[in-house]
Amino acid sequence: MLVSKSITAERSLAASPFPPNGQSLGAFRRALLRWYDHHHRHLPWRETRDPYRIWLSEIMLQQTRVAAVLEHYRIFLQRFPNIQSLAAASEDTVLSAWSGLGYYRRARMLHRCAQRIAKQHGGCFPPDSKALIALPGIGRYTAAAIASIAFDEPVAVVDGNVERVLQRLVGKERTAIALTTPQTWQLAQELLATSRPGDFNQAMMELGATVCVPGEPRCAFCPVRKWCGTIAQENGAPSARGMLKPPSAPPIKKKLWCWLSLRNGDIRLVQRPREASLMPGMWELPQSAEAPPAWKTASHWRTFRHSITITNYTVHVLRSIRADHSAAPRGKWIALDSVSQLPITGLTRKILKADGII
DNA sequence: AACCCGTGGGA
DNA sequence: TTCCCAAGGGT
Repeated sequence: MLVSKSITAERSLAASPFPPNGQSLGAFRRALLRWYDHHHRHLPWRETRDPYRIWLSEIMLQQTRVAAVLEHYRIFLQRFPNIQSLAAASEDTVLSAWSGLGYYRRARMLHRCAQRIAKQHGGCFPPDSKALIALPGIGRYTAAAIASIAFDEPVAVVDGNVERVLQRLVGKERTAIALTTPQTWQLAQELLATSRPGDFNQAMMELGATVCVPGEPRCAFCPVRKWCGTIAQENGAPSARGMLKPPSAPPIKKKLWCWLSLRNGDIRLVQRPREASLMPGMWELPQSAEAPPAWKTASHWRTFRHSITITNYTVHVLRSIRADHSAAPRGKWIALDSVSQLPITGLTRKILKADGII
């Protein structure tokens, strides 16, 4: 989520009534819903009203792109088809299904949430946003999303997409320093089509994801451009429509060497410290920040690029019987059969997949 | 309130 | 290649 800067947002959202010039709010809702009905992407979580599946998609989609979620979503549901199976699973198993998605605390909270629902709610999701927000990993956005999509509760969502769409509709300030203020939520709630709250919320997000995108919006395809304050005031000058962004920190570049050691159907893995802030308790290949002696000739297998938060790694994987593995940190020999049940880091998963091990 | 948490893909 | 991230939540 973007950084909050309430003064700016209050001014920009409160000063201008919507819709402008006495246009019909109902017409705005109809135009957006009609566009959504015809142009929305067909995604697995839009083919169901099952709150379990809606919930899972919302958690996976937090700060994560649709493309990255699709495969994990399918496999996760295969392994944990309902709230009971998820609640009964071990945390390690749940994390193993989450491997590669990042933000692993989401998976731990997802698991805890499932156990809470199984124990305290008879295995059924509480069907309103007030109760949902009390559950682990469910904040205001996610509670409103589940309640509106799965239970038709007329409550609006505000995520990064909605934030941007509202900003442009109101058309006062262009800033990416913005914004989840009470005024934003209030405006979203005023716009909400209470007849179809789930579809309306998804339509706002879909508009932000596919048309009213960051950078250069595709205004020619926008179903609500005649309600848009930005396109009106800018007189169609495309370059001025972009959102300003706060400066980002320059990436840190690091090199890493890790050992792919195989022996009799076992692989050597190391568990990260339980108290680590980054990916605590997860398993990975033995690694070193220092180049082992003569690694190029001895055992170099492949080089990977991998980024974690703001650090870009160049990873040299050593994989050879002749490799000198004595320089590697000690690990534990794990049966290859059981690796799929183990919570492994995204980098380790990527390397093992490249080798066909998993 | 500001900061932290992962990743792969598109421009 | 480099830069931008993407359907937030917890602390």
